[in-house]
Amino acid sequence: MTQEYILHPSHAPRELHIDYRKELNDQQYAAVTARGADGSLNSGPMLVIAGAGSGKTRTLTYRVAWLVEHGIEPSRILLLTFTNKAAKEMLRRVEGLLPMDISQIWGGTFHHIGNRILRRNAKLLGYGPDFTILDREDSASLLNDCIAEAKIDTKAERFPKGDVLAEIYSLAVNTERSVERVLAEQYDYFSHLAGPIKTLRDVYRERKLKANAMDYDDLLVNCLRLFQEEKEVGDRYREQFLYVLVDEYQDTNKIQADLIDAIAMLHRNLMVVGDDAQSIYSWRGANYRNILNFPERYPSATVHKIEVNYRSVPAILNLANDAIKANPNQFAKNLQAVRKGGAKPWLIPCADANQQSQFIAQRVLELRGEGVELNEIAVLYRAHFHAMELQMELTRRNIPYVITSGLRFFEQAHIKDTACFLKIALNPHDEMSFKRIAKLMTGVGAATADKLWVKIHPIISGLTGDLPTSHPSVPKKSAADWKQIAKLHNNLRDKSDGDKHADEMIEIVLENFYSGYLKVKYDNARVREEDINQLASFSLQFPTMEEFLSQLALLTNLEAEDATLISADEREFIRLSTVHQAKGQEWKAVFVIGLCDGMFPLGRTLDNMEGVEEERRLFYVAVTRAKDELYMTYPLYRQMGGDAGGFQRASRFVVELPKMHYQELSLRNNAAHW
DNA sequence: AGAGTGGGCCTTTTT
DNA sequence: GGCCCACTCT
Repeated sequence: MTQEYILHPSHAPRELHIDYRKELNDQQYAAVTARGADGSLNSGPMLVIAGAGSGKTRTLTYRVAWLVEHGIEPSRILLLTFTNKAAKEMLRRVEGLLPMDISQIWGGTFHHIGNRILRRNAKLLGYGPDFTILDREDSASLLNDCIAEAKIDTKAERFPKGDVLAEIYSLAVNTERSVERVLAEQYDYFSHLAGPIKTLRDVYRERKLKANAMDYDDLLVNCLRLFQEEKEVGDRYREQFLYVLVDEYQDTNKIQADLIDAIAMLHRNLMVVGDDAQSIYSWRGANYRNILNFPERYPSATVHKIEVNYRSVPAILNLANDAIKANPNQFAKNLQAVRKGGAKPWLIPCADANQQSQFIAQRVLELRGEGVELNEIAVLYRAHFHAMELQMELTRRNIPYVITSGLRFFEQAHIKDTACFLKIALNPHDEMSFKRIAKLMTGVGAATADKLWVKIHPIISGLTGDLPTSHPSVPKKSAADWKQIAKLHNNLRDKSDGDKHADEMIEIVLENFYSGYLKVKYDNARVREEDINQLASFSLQFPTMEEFLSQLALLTNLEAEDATLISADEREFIRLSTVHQAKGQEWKAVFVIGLCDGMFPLGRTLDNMEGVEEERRLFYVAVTRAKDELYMTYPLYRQMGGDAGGFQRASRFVVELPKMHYQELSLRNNAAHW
């Protein structure tokens, strides 16, 4: 491999701003300051196995700072993270460490980086630079259109719906398997439909291209295509990214791993950081073998282990260490606690979900009394509906809580409606947005929306892009709505006063149509209008329309929440969250609830060993979120239809724990206290 | 062709 | 509780 690109002559030693030796432990220091065998900054491939609470973020942050301090241009560093929040947080911390400007560092999720690269090069793939991003709902509904168009008789034989198809295609993309294989391995009951399912995929692809739209997976696929097929562009980025750092590597899937390899293959300064014990996204195609086999894929890789835990008291950490032991495939590690003291975790069998809820509510109040802030308390569970009873109990007792919910802020109907007005103004080929808006008109459903698109599309993709205020294809009943919408659309596109900013456009949408629509349609119109105003102010932070709209599609709920909700109300609250969404976070007191077989591990994950192992990793993630106190609870009885109801057994993950790790609390005997 | 209503179904995790 | 579907009315 030629190294003639490498531009960092060894500088004469100079004053560093950070005392790395002092601020890092030995293991972190070794990873942060790693150099190549020749002593140069070309460290080559590195695998950093960082256990829970071991300062993984700190290590990455300092590594970036170290590189910059040693003369690496920020623009030549690529930092890939699982969420944008993580990227932002790390860059913010680097900024705090160094006096220089590091805004040129490329940081974000795979989808974001893909998006960023594609915006500049989409033309090579037949897309315009202002392509629309389809979220999962958009993809599913476009697929439903394709099914309808293909005239598949969905009644004669049960044919998968758009959302299921989207899932199948997505798995195929993310794991780089053929549709047939995905069907055979995960959807065998649809195997006989492989033919039409594959045909539909082609139709779907064409429709996306025509609409100048990419779904989530396209952001990865097309980016990879760019690197593999467009040598010139690929080489430019390969050349640019002298250092590639990847966070949460255990959760990457095949296509992401390939993308990383494709980007880093020139300079090979690839540092991947992760913890195989915390790989919990296999259902999304993640493959923890990416991290396990990294040393084989990169034989020259150096391996660093970071095993000092700063987060949890020893009793919690010991429990966690033993909890994960039953998994056969993992890097051996032994996390060591820095902290001292602390209480043993509790195991609390409860009569049923109501008693479980009462216990938690009660204990939360006591913790509050002991001076633990509500913000330092979290309740974690396997699936959202496990927390239903708890939500009711907390509400009854006026204990404030927030849920990192399944529904994202940006997925709510009124937010998406508003965004569609902006999208169609920007991308006149955006069929999905047009139809969504059309269906807002009274008297227009799917059929009429289809018809309108056929008639109207040539007009808006024409020279001016303006809409006539009346049109023969518009039903009489909808004429008034149409007039408003047409004027509104033309107004949004009007550039006589210069380009409009997103917030300005949102205001126009509200004032000229949508506010009125909300009032008629929803009983909580005011709340929704307020949401849309929030959206407008949120848009202010983005310099361009494309960036704002991309963010809407790509932000996770956690990030959305930070951006919009927290500022609204600074109150204290406990956090209710799935284990998945709790990843990377920590609280003083953590309750893990619903720990019976069938809930956690969740029933249908148990058909195979891999499934059980992933559930165990999930349990490991859950317990390692706790700093000081850990409560594990489960109901002995569940009232439910079907075979999941009735008397419950404690989770196998609890049963397999040596008893020395916890103290069992019987609620009956302690009723007076708890 | 659309909108509104009632009954039966099912509840994982998400960029 | 929420979603989907079938049914009925306009």
